[in-house]
Amino acid sequence: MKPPGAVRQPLPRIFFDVDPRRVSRALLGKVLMRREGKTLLAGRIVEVEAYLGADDAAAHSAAGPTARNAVLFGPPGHAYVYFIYGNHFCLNVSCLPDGVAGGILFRALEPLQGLEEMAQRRGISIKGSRDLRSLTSGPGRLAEAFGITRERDNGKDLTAASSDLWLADDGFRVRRVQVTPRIGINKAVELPLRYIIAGNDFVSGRGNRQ
DNA sequence: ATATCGATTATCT
DNA sequence: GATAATCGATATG
Repeated sequence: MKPPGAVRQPLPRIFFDVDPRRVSRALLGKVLMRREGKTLLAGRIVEVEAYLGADDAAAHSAAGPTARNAVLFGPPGHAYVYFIYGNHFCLNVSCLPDGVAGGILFRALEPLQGLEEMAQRRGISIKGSRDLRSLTSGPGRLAEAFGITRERDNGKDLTAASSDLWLADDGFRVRRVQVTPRIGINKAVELPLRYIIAGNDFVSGRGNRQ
């Protein structure tokens, strides 16, 4: 694991300029970072879902470009943030070249740094491992813990050195990737496009123990 | 332990 | 007017 300073370097745009399925695998084990003044938030990516541009009825881009999903059709490496169920924000990163839709939904993180700040924003106190899990296990939860909103972050270039929200490689290597159908959708239910770090306790849902 | 349900609003039909 | 890439609370075994 590199020292904290080394993860200031964001993953480059070319990292995201390929098929979402490939980017999904590559993103597992990487770190989502947020800078807020002198506070640094960090969480290891343990669960993501790929949303394809074409041939994927579950993707927000399925019916063509709109004001809401415009980022998915734009250049790779940008944040697509949407508001859902009148309650929650969810974070995605755009993939594939400009003009081609595709994205990845961040579904769960393992909190690494800034846990107190995350707990404060989540409105919980962290005593046991159960509380730790509820910090960032789930797309709405991790967005809240990282203070992600549509107004603040939608369209943000996550590969820019000046960005307060970015993705980094701290040297962690994933042992085994597990692929399953996606969660919480009603269309294209069977497609195996959910990627998790096998055995990781911070994967959302009923756990991932072996 | 699992199951069901209400919250609450931007977006699209 | 219906729906949604969710969450947390409540009910029940």
